[in-house]
Amino acid sequence: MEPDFKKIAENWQKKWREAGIYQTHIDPAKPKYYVLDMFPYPSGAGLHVGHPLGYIASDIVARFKRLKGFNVLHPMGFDAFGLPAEQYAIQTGKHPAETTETNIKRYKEQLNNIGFSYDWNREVVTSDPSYYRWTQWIFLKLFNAWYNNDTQKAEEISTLIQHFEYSGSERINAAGAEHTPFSAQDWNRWPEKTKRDILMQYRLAYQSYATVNWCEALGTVLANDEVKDGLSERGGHPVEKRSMRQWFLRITAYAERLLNDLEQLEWTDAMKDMQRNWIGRSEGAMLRFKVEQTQYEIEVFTTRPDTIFGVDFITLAPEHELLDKITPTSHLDAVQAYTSVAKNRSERERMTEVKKVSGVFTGAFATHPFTNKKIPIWVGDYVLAGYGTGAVMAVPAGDQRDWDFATHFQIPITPIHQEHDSSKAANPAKDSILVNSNFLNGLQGEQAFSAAVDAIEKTGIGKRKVNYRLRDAGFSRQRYWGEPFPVVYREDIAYALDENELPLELPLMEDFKPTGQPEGPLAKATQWVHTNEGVRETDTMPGYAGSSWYFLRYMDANNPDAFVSKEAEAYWQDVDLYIGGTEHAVGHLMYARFWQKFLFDRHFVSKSEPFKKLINQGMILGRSNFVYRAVNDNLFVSHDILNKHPDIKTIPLHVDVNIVRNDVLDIEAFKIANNDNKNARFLLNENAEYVCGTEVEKMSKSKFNVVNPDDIIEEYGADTLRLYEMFLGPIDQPKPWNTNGIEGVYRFLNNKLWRLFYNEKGDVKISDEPPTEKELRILHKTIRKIEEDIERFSFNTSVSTFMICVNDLLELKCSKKKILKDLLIILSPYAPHVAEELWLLVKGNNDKQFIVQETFPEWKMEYIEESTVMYPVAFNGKVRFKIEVPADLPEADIQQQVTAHSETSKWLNGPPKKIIVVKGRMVNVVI
RNA sequence: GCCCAGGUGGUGGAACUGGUAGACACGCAGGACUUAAAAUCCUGUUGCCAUUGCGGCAGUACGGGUUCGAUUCCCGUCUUGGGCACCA
Repeated sequence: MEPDFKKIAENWQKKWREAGIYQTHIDPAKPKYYVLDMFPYPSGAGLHVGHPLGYIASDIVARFKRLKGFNVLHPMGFDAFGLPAEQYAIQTGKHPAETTETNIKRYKEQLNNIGFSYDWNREVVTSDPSYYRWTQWIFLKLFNAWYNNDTQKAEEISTLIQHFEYSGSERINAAGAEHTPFSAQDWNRWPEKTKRDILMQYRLAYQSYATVNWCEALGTVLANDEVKDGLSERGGHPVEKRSMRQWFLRITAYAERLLNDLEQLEWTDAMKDMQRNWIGRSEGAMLRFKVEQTQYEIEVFTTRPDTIFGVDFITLAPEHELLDKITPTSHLDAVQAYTSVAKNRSERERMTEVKKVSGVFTGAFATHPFTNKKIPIWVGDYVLAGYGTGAVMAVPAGDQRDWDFATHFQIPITPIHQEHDSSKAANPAKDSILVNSNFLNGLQGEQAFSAAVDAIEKTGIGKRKVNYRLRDAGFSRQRYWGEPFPVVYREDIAYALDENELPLELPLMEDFKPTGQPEGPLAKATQWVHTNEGVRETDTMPGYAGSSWYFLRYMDANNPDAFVSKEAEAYWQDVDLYIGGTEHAVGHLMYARFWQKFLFDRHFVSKSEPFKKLINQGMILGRSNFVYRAVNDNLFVSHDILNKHPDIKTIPLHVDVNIVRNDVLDIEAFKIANNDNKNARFLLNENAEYVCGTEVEKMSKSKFNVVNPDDIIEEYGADTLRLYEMFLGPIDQPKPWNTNGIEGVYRFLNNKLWRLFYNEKGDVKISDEPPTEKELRILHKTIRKIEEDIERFSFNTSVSTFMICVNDLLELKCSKKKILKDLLIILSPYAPHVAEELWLLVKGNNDKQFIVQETFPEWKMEYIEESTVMYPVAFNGKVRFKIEVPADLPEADIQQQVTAHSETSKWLNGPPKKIIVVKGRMVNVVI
């Protein structure tokens, strides 16, 4: 009798839903555990078989922790704002609100088919006004905050205003601002506009002019990570640089804390490294070079102040603001010709021409601060405007890029390292002994570095400085489908809306296509834009706005009075386990940490890090199948006999993996699939089969290798899918999806496990007999192994363990209730539907209604321990035979037994040098 | 170029702190049941040599090293995947 997994799953999913058993409430009597998945972006394509991998793993942990007595928060929601939805909407002509709703419905259905234990009462959708109201609220908090470097904390903007009113800008150590100092009198006298402009330089959400990635075709500005090789990631349209007024978030204020706090996180080193590289902290010095015959000074950042005496020239970025001011008229034409070309070069060109040296002499000279030597000032595009000060002190003897530049333009190089030939290449090693370096002569490494910085600080030409690669986060998008900014302009000054005016709802627009102008589609909603209060902001927030705090909203998803209640936040605190892909390593995960830290500073949350433990599921790749069609003929040759027909020239073509089984083509299905194939002829192998070729590629429609979880569930059931996805291999490794192996898992459930409960006739065969020692040992070893495996997220080995356990019990013909009950409980996180169904057969009166409400059984050492141990006996590391001895036999006795063993003499010429006994493991005889 | 993670049978993978390499599956081969097929069950399945049995040798990308013992630790090389890349 075969179980109907589909019916079983539907039945239990319905019962769970009706009983509401996955609804979570605050329970101070229980320890909390928060398991979170990176919520999906509901695209029109639906889920493929790769998406649920992480969800299944997290669901297993959630169910396991519940059985272990934890109060588990395991929610799900949707990241519904963003460009793809808008693009999709434009393509289909449907409103994004509508397509988003449809897609979410589809996603929820697919997710529910797999039997996840989500508390859907806590669902969040980032595009829902009841949610983004609080995204806007956090924005207002950021807008009305500044970062105090002295206290290393964000503070309410009012404390800054107060300070200005009493002391002016004196003694303010804040992130960001660059303005001339002013007094309290100045401040109090200034008009509103001036004050607001000054404050804007301090706010954590602020406006500034900056070059952005403007994409003409999409009619919008793109984030750096949305641009690949100078083209838009989506659509591959050209991207150019443009200066626009933008909203920014001052994430750089948190650079040091974002870096340091990585240490306390249980993330993979790869993940932490990516974040470290992104933050890009470097220690060095900021110093100023006087420009001859002008009042200007050029500021440079260097990580190698020790090479200061090797400065042979200075290079400015083409965008450097002093360029026009310091260039003498004699050189102006040449410089301007160069900068206009360099600036207009696209990002793509700059990338591909990395090796090409270009630049021009400005005709100006700077003065070396220590030697008063004349230093020529050049402009070159190897210097980036966005990093440091956009100017470098070029030391060709120590830096390869400077060396390349110097060599190309035949600028003389000052050698500064002992025993190093500067005419061949630069020497970037820090531990070289310095020469030609005045007071640094003979020094090296750290010593030289500090001596140089000390001298720089003493002479007042510069100071020690830590620099970061991290940029402030662009927060403006010229798009329709995003959160509107709760901001109005009066006389071009940005004013925040009052908190009680939130949410500021996105107006319903028929025409939300990009305007093709730098302003967003919202500009077309003229009634909405022009209000009595002022003119609304027409930019919207980027996709990561909503995802930067959604994990907090789950704690108290339906609260109309706060983004999360104090009580809920105090109980759930942070995410214990977060599972998601590495693609969010430096985007989402960085922003979310930043927001959490800000909210922490302002005492809205109690933890400064949101995600304690992070697991990255590896990407599931597609396994494509190919058929080989003869050129100019409708003849297809089986892959395994291709080499027997060298005369037939064939081309490989992708074939839908859903009509291929174990790499054998379903010929009938192939003929129906496509009109061209109707009259196809085949050259089959000796088994009269058509064998397909294979290749591992990304899963995509165009490669016909997409497998839909719904199809797997239809054929094998939800539990088979869950088990098989886990069985595929370690959760964190990328791997190809290959449906070939699924039969084994399916057989395990519908045949082997089932046979423990039912005989061939379909009658229940469970007995009440007491279990034997052997049976208890099998059970308890399994319990221990499953528990260990889940704790270390080794789900694939768990599945094997279940198989071994069931195989062993079948061998013993054990269908004893005492054993089966515990087996079902520990299996239930992996295969919840089947476990519930079989639970009905063994459930007693005192047991819980649902198996998922039961308690995880405790394994007992007394059942696992064996009275005897089988020792493999090795000679010089090669195992030759085995002996069985009592478990508590002393080492000396084991050695004695080995020596006395009849086999031993076979491998020995004389007495052994040594006999090593590894207790409980093995014996090694050293000859 | 730099940083990180990998490389184990025909395939996915196991071996947790150095202790029986290849668990568990897939596939394949042979057998049982069947008129036949499917399903199911049983046996075998790293390679080479020996097969009358006992078996023997090699083997975890490659070359070295440490150790009684190395897939595991160290050094070098090759290679796959991911990230970063004129970051001063």
